[in-house]
This record gives sequence, structure tokens and C-alpha cells, in this order.
Amino acid sequence: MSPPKSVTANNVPEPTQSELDILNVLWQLGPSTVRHVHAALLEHDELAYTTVLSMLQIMYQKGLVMRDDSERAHVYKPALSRNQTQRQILTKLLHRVFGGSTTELVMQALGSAQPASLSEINKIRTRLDELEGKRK
Amino acid sequence: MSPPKSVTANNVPEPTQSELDILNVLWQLGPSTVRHVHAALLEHDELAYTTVLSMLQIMYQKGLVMRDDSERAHVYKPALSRNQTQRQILTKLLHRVFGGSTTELVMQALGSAQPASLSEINKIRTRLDELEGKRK
DNA sequence: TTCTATATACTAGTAACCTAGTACTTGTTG
DNA sequence: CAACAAGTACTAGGTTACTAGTATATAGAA
Repeated sequence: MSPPKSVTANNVPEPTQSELDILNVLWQLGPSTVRHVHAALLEHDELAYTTVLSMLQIMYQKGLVMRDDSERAHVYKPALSRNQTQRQILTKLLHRVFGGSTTELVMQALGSAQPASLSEINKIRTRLDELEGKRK
Repeated sequence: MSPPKSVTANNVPEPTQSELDILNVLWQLGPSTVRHVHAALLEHDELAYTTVLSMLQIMYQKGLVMRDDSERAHVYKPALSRNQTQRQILTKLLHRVFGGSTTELVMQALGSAQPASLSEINKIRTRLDELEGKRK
């Protein structure tokens, strides 16, 4: 199979919907074989084993995942952390849908939200305080 | 040209990247002809007039835009408001990338943000207060 | 009325995405 | 060793997204 475009690159493309499904499994389980990923995905979807295999191969080519092929069953792991990916996607969204306004995004998110728990709200407050501090 | 799937449906699909570019123009300019949308898009991209026409026709079929064809040059307008679309997209994202945790989403957004202005921060605080009030 | 500019409808082609099958290899077990 | 289980690579096909060209109608100007 062809190697990834560039191993050191940080210009990893944004994962597609199905790729995110797989990444979510990898973030949760840690480095996994195709079989384990497949088993986890079966909880929600009907997917052939070879479909998951193909997806992971494509993701490897794109640089979305890394793999250890020292064993017969290759072990895959995400190239970027969950946080990094969340930021990547959020940043894109911010500009495409919210005109670059973080506040608008946050307000909208809080608007549609089922009210979060008190501790969650306070967590956000703390973050705002920090931001304010930095600004002064 | 074929009519939209269902006029009254509120099950409008999520707009694609290019479709969002067009919607952004429509939200800004209000109901517009293909020519006006095309002109606005030219600021950023090189796009043939017929490409924009085709896109709008597709979007009409999908129910993403409505149109008034009483004049020779049809006038298009978004089927959903900017806010509605923002929510739609955010909700999808929330579940796919943030495991349904609004707080996680908000924290991540505030994390990558260039510190917002003080008044922006306070706007968010106010919203948090409201949320907390509702919770009690 | 004839010509030109402008509009839409329809057609087409490339690329990406997603799904899954087939061929082949290799390790393991009876 | 023979047969099977399990793995990867490669191939393939359907769908959507995106882009743009061609054909055709029509309004308005000369």
C-alpha cells in the first residue's frame, strides 16, 4: 500500500463524517487493529470488515492516522489528538458559518443547549475570567 | 426544472461548503438574482456564471433556497435563516465531534479564540446567568 | 424586424466519498 | 502436510459535490 503523503506534515486534511466515526473509536480505545475498530463500529452501524479496512487505509494515505505494521494485524492510531481535531474543525466552521466571530458561535451553542449543569457553567465562567485577564 | 422535494418540509439537508458560500451571500444581500450572487462571489473566487446558476438550481431542488420566478431573472432567497442554519450545523457537529457535550464545544471554541473584547465576554456571561436561572 | 445581450434548462465530466468484494498471503491446527 | 482462519492489498461501483459548457428562449435596442 502506498505510504502517507508526508509523515511530518501538520497539514492533515479535515476528516470526513465516516472518518470521524473511526477516529472517535480510536480516541476511545487507543491504538487498535482493524478488527477492534470494526467491532466497536458495529454497535451503531452495519459495516463490512473490509469497509473499515479500506477506510483506515485511505486515512493512512491522507495522514489522518499512523500505523504500526510490525505485526501481521496492523495497529492504527490517530495522527492528531481529539482536541487538535476539534479545534481544526471548529476553526474552519468559525470562518465559514460564523463570519469568524467566536462569540456568535458560543452564543449559538449555548442557545441551543439543554442547560448544562451548574459546574459546567462555572467551568465556562472560569475560562471567561482567564480570557479577560489575558486581555487587560 | 424540477421543483423542490417538499416545500413545507423542515428537513432541509445540511448545506455543503460551496452552498454555504452562496447562502452567506444571500443572507447578506437579501433576495438576489444569480447575477448578483455571482458578482458577490467573484470577490473571493473565480466562478463561472453558470456554475452559480447550477448551484442555485440544485439548492432549490434540495429545498435550501426558495425562489421567485415571476420575473425573467429568478430571485433566490434562503429557506432557513442564518441562525437556524448555524444551529443545524452546530447540533450535528456537537454530536459527531464533541460527544454531545456543549460545554466541551464552548470551551474548545474559547480556547482557540483570539481573546474576545470585554463586551463580548460579558455577553456570554449574561447568557450563562440566564442558563443558570433556568436551571434552578 | 433583426440583432444582441442575458437568462434559464439541460448535459457532462472530474473528483471525492463510501461501501464492499475478490485475490492473495500467512499463521495455525488437526 | 492439508485445510482453515484471519489478515492485507487491490479493484470496483454507486452517489454526491462541484464546475462549466451548450442549447434555447426572450427582452430590448437599432
